[in-house]
Amino acid sequence: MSKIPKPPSIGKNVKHERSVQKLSLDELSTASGVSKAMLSQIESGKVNPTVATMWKIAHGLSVEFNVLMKGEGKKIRRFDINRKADITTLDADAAGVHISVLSPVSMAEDLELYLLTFKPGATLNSQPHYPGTEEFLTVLAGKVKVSAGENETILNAGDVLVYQCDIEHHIENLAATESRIYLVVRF
Amino acid sequence: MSKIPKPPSIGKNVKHERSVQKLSLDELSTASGVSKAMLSQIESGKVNPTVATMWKIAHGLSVEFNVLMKGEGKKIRRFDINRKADITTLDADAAGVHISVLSPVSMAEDLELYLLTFKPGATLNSQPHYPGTEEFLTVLAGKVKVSAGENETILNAGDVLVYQCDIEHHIENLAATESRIYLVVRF
DNA sequence: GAAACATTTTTAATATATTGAACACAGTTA
DNA sequence: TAACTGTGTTCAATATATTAAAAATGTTTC
Repeated sequence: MSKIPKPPSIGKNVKHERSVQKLSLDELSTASGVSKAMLSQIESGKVNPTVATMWKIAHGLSVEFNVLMKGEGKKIRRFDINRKADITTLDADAAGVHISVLSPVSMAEDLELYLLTFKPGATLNSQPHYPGTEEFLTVLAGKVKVSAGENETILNAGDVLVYQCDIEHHIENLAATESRIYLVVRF
Repeated sequence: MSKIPKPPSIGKNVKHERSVQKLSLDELSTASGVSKAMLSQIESGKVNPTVATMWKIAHGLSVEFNVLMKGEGKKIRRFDINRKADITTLDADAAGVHISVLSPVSMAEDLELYLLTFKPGATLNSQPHYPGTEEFLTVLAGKVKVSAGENETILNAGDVLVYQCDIEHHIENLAATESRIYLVVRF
């Protein structure tokens, strides 16, 4: 009924990571707590390892679990141009805030790019995003006050702020001129 | 030697996803190809499932594999400020290109942010990055020519380009003035 | 109430993931 | 040559993940 989705070859990934870090099977075995016999069989693709063991291996390699689960990946080499005229823009409910959604629709699902323009005194109130979401905020011009939960700070042009935004957060323009912000949201 | 990293409770995640989609064990069993007995034991945390079975379950639930691997997650809510004065800057070998590394060191490993400034006529040649790497390029000001492999395009202020950079790529400033580029690199 | 059904849990048997030890294969060193 | 490393691979034994079928637990219907 359903076509086979995609079987990942975790063995290749483990072997690659291990060779990059120049570790022997013995070393990785002691570092991860998985027998070197297992490691050998996993790398040669003779077994379907348990998530628990893969977890231990990922820890032993000190890499994210997902790294070892990489599928074949996209073959096509993308080169997508998104012209200024085609970029969707919108004005926040609170007047004085202009938002450009830079991310093309075809883009990766877990990353979004925005360019924000604040008129003097303008404020943007954002509802909590999905849990685990992080925002990377760069002030290109002006001066703004950012608050998320109990945290709050004032940023000038050139400053960068990283914060989790799975909580209500606010951005307020303190400059007498327009403030511009580059915003990267990762889910 | 090494402190326990974090054991994820995948059972909870599977049960949650299944209840959200209002599926019975039988339905998910036929949809995923995993016996309902397995599903029951996985949800009650009595077994350490194989990655292969978890993969099938993820497909049956039509969710990303990672979704079912959600650990307890980071408790601490980050709010890291990186002041302009603290941001590391460097000049490329080719004169006329100034690079600001916006990403704080404490930042996620799979994401990097750069702010590039090109003097008139300046060019930046980049060696291939790690396979699968993608760059999200936003032209803040000026006019540049970007080429990656056989692809090439000219971008003006406000344009956005998404391309894979696991290949040699070049950025050249065509404007008579300085060009500024915001660059997001994801691994 | 019980009969009929849907859903989840447990049971017993099988398949296989995991392990420690033995093995094979290099590259030193003497 | 042999002895001694370090490397990765197979071997038999054990632990356990996985399954089909049965038992248990609701949930509806008459």
